Amino acid sequence: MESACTACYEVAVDAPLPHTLTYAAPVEGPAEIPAGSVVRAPLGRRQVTGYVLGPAVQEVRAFTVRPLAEVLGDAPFFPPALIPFYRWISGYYHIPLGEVMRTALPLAPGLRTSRRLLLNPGSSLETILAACPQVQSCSWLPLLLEKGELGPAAVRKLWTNPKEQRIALTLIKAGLLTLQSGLLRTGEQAKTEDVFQAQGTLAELLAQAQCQTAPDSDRPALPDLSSLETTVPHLRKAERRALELFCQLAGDPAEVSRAQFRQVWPAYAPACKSLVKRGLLGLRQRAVFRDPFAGLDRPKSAALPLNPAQTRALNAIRTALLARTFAPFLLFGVTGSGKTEVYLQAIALALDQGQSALLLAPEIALAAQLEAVVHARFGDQVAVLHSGMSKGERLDQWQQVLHGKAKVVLGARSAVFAPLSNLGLIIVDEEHESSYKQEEGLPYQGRDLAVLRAQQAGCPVILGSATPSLVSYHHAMSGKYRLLELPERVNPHPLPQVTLVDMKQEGPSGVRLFSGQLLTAMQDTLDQGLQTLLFLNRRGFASFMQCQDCGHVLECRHCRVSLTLHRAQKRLLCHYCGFQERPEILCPACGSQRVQGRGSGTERIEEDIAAFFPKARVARVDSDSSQNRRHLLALLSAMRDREIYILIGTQMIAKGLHFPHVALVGVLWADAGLSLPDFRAGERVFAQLEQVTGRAGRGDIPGRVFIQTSQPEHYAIRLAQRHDYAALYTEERALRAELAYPPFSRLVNLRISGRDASAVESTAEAVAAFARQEGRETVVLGPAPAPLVKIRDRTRWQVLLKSRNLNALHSLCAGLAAQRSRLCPAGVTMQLDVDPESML
DNA sequence: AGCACGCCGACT
DNA sequence: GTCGGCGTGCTC
Repeated sequence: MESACTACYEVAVDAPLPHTLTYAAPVEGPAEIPAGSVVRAPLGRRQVTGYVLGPAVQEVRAFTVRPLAEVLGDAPFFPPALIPFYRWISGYYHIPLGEVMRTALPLAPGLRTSRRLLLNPGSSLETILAACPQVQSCSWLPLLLEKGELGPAAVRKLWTNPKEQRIALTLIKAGLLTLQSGLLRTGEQAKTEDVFQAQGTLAELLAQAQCQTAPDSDRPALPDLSSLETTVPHLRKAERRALELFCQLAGDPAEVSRAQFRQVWPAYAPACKSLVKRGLLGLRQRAVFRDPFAGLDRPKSAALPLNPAQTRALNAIRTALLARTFAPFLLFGVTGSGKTEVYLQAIALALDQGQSALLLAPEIALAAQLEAVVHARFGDQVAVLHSGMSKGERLDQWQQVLHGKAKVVLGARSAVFAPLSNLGLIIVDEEHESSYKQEEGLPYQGRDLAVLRAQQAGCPVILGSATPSLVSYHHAMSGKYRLLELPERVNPHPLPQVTLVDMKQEGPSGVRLFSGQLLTAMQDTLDQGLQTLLFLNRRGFASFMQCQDCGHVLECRHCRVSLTLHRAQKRLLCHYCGFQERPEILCPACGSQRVQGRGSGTERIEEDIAAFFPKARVARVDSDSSQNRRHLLALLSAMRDREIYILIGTQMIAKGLHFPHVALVGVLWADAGLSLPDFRAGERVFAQLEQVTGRAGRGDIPGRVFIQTSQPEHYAIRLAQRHDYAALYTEERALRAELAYPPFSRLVNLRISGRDASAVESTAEAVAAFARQEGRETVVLGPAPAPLVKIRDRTRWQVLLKSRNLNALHSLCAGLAAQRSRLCPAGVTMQLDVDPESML
């Protein structure tokens, strides 16, 4: 069966292997497999998903080439042009190529190994107990006996417990059970629907009618059904009605779905059935394109006139676009300066060139807002890709893009992998947002990958922001990126006046959350019938629970994190693992009953504000209150309609929302982010304050902003008051240069974690020692426990690598990845976080 | 990652 | 003597 290959393929398999593998074509099936195909490949004694990269390079081989098991799907699933992109990511982030591709192609018609455990005929409780008495303690035994098998989910759970796994294997060896290593296809199939199509005489009649146009409309004439009677006699009344409806509803091709029929005639089914029998109608399955814009009749919007700065920016982009070369731009424009219009017109230019365009937004909520605008401009050329959609919808959109039917893709960071060909332009909106960085799984930076993709595609890329990331702005200053500035707001409303309130002078910290100044301003605003927004980046009622007698702070049982009191839900909640506990709890340290909530969150603020302003309508928006999307939308529209006067929320409400009657914005605790152990804290706080500030005075009313802080002298807060990005850059740049942080160096964070705290610690020490020994021109910081040292019962340590020499850093990382199994004992994992954004 | 192979300690 | 712990190494 296994033979020297005639046609061999290079395949990346979904396993952590350092190299790609070579396979022959399947024994049965197509002789030639195009690059971009997804396959099932044998690997050892199991089968895994594989991605066909192309023909294998012929060489002398020391291994037997095995044939692929199956080609999945009937066409390539990813564009081969993206293979160098995947390879680069694999090399840069030190992730096996197969895993990169699994991340890039989450909807591929893949498979996950799944197992069923079957009870063999003749096995009984007695024989099982005789073979392995310990099985009595297994909770799955009754289910197995009752149903005769355990399904994939139950087996997966069983397999996580080594003892139970051992018991199951014993029973298998004894011949009482069978492990069916079946494969479960998890790839979503495109949704289909039944459609009726014209056949026989009806098809002929319709075809004739298509040629004639009805006198007073542009629709084709309806065929004369009476002539049917000659070939198909004795049409019943219902059948005649069904035919008439069919002719009216049918378009080109002549097809009508069950849903269409049902809409106009709920009892259509029997008549259609008999017409199928008579051979006038045929029934087939048609793929449904789930239109995310369905039901929205958005008028197409025309391009708006541009101001001089916008025109300059667009001209620069046009030149690069026409040259069809890689050109990175940083579009630096204050809030309201019209960046979006520049994006839209740049996209239109790319489309005019017959090219496609990719537009990335930092998160789903912002993508949804852009979606409305982009769809209004480009209609059904737009595809949307983000994780907020159902798998089926995303697969539909993927296919539309893959087959070139959609030429504009809008999405969150994972859309950087969209299968666009002939890419003419990439845009990254709000490029400074940290949500472009994926922290879980493959930790990639979507913005950086967008720049790389543009480089490989040979097209311009626009990074847009009102508060660019320091690194991007640095590149603009050094000439690596070209800076395009939009210094003026489109509507001539000045940026709001910002007042800093020193909370150190407002009484002991932690006692007061509202300064007198802010309360007075809120009262003024209410008196004028205008609205106030209050920001606090802390959910819940109390941020921690403390014993009044011994000072002990309650912690989550699974994380080294304090529990937050959520009073409405009557729960103590862990924000990191979701663990819940009842609030009526005795101090675990001393048994005291006097455990009290300390530190106010948004929920508490809402209550306090309602007490301060009993007549004003107050509402709160955070991830607790807005789990129900309808509720969130209702709140936002109530805000727009001025039914709510004071809105309290986390950063969530600072992004992209436009409320023209907000005259006052209050930031309750601006320095909250400054205490984080993060060298980017300064630029983050500045960006957040700028964004929040931009919510005030968007209509004709001049806005006011109060920033409450106990560090009014901190440069990020001081400069946010003046909206002075240039000064922030100068200040921050000097700090980074001094400490050799990015952009003056590159970082890799080695994250070591596991359930056994001491094994994690010793591994971290071994890893750090290895890095110190092997690293050239690299500073090794640590090992140190992570700031959040335990999450979900896993202890976390880290070792930070810092180097000015990218090559040296990467060869060290390659060494670490190669030695991973030697450095990490069982149960301890090491993740390489290249260019880390969060070191928590 | 899985999965097999192989080498040592504590049980019938 | 075997069972079962997990370190080591391979997968086209």
